Parts: sequence; C-alpha cells; structure tokens
Amino acid sequence: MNDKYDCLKLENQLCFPLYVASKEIIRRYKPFLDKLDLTYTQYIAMMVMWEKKSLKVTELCKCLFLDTGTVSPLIRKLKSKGYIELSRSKEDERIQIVTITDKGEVLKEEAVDIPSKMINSKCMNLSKEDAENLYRILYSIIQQD
Amino acid sequence: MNDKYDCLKLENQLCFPLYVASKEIIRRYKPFLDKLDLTYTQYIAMMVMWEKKSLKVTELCKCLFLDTGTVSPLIRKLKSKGYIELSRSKEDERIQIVTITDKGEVLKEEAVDIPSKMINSKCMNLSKEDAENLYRILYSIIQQD
DNA sequence: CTGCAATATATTGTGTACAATATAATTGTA
DNA sequence: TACAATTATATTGTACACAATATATTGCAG
Repeated sequence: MNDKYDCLKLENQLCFPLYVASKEIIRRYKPFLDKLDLTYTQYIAMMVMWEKKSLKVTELCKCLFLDTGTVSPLIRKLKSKGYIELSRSKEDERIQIVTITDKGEVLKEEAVDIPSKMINSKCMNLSKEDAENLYRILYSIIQQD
Repeated sequence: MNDKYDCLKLENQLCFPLYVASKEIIRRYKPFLDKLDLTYTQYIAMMVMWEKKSLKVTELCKCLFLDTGTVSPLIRKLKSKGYIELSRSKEDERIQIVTITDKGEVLKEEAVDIPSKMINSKCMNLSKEDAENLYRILYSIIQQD
C-alpha cells in the first residue's frame, strides 16, 4: 500500500506537526498572557527588552527572527502601552533605539510567574530528555542555512 | 549568575525556537510553493483534499487544526482557483461538502516532487534519529490536553 | 565633493490565525 | 409540537507575518 503520493500525506510531514505544535503552545500561553494584556509576540519582545534594556530596532528584529513589517507596529503597540520608549541615535539619525521604561520593568514582576505556571499546568508535559532533545533539534533547524 | 528572572530569558524558552523553526520551515517551502501559486496553508489543505477527495468543512478544520475563521476564506480561495468544489449535504442543509476537482488532481502531479526537493535542498537537514524524535515529541505536544 | 550603493526603518498589500459573534438548520425534550 | 440547546458554518475584529516598495541617512568610490 505504498505509492508515490505517500510523501504528500499530511501524516508523513514533519513541517505540519511543527506548525501545529507552535500554534498550540502559543494558544496555551494565552490565558496567562491575557492577564497581563500581552499577546505572545509582545511577550517575547518584552523578554528581549527585560534582558537587554536598550537596543536598536534592527537588533530587536534579529533577536526575534521577525522583519520590520512585523516589528514596527509591535513597537508602536508596546510604546502606546508605556513599556518602551523610542529615541534616535546621535551618531546615525536613521537608527531608532528602543529602551525599556520603569513601567516595563514593573511588568517583568508580573510576568515572572508565567514560565512556572506553564510548567505546572502541564502545558508542555515533556520528559527532561525530550525537552532537551527538542530544544537542540529546533535550534539546529533554525541555524541551518 | 543565576537569578529568578532567568526563566524569562528568550534563550531559556522552548516555545520560542518552536515558533521560529515553524516559521522558518514554512519560509523554506515558499520557493517551491510559489511555482504552484500556493501558500503553505493552501498546500496543507490540498494535502488533505488529495488524500480524502471529499469531506465536510468541519472535518477539514479538524484535520488542519484550524478554525472556521481561517478555513472559510481558505476554501473560498481554493474554489476560486478551481481546485475544489462546494456542495450542500442532502441530509443536513447546514453541512458543506468540499470535493476535489480534476484540476485539483492535476495539481497533485505538480506537487509530488516538493517533498523530495525539500529534502535534497537540505531545508531540514536532520539525522534519521532526530527527525523521528522530533516527529514523536511534536505529536505528543499536540495530543496533550 | 558628488553621486550611488548600502543601511535603517516604515508602509502597503496579501494571507493567515483565532476569539467572539451571528445565523441558520437540526435535535432533543418538556 | 413548540422551543431551547446544539451544531455547522460564516463574518467581524484584532494581531500577526512577510514580501515588496518607499524614504531617508550614511558611507564610499571616483
């Protein structure tokens, strides 16, 4: 029962469960992020801000693997919420610097429980070994090119 | 150098590489799908159609792990391209039946090379073991709830 | 020092995603 | 048998995601 079209079956794809699992995990974050009035994309952007405090828009794009068409409105949104500020670089007028605000730092305190809540609610209930393997394999895919 | 905010670092997330790898793989499909004038979502929908030939809209949603808000316009699009047809169920007037057309079957012939091209172009260059582990782990995430 | 390539960012257009809501048909039930 | 609950699908609203294009600034080659 093996024919040349088997390769086009959904169950034989690796890309498909990757795509579904990604959306599924983001969906499972939603209840926790809703409490902070953050979307998933805004959440990962804030993770970068919490760690870096201040960086160029291009650097933020690179950290998030997102292009300016996505990041530009994202920055507008986070600025309107008061979590970040924008300023122009003195040396190069083209460059925008994104900087976290005090309000953004306060948000960090509210967010710090999310990762443990995700684990406790069994949102991604993997063995230590599977989690480590998944992490390694995913980064090996991302870094290929 | 271990503090309570480490859990909020992007590099310590499992969700983030999952989200990035998913988008990355879809991006790598793009050159191949562009030749057929298909988006990734349209491609996986056609995979279901090639296999099932005919099914209810609800079933298509379930196969793809997508809701009607996504699938409704997707069906309109594939219908406008002539790959599928729509009809109402006789027994239950609410139910729409999606059926593949001859043109849709022809498209299958053009698509059948895509999976091997993806492998040959090293778009997801994993060892057999890593690929199998990834597949298993991803489905274990999807099926949790 | 001038024009042109490169860089940084923003905008536009198309296509998802999904929650929430709406609507119509069907089913179960008092 | 009316009618409430359920089911199937569509629509609306918000937020990505990215390719393509536009614009402004900078750097560099001649």
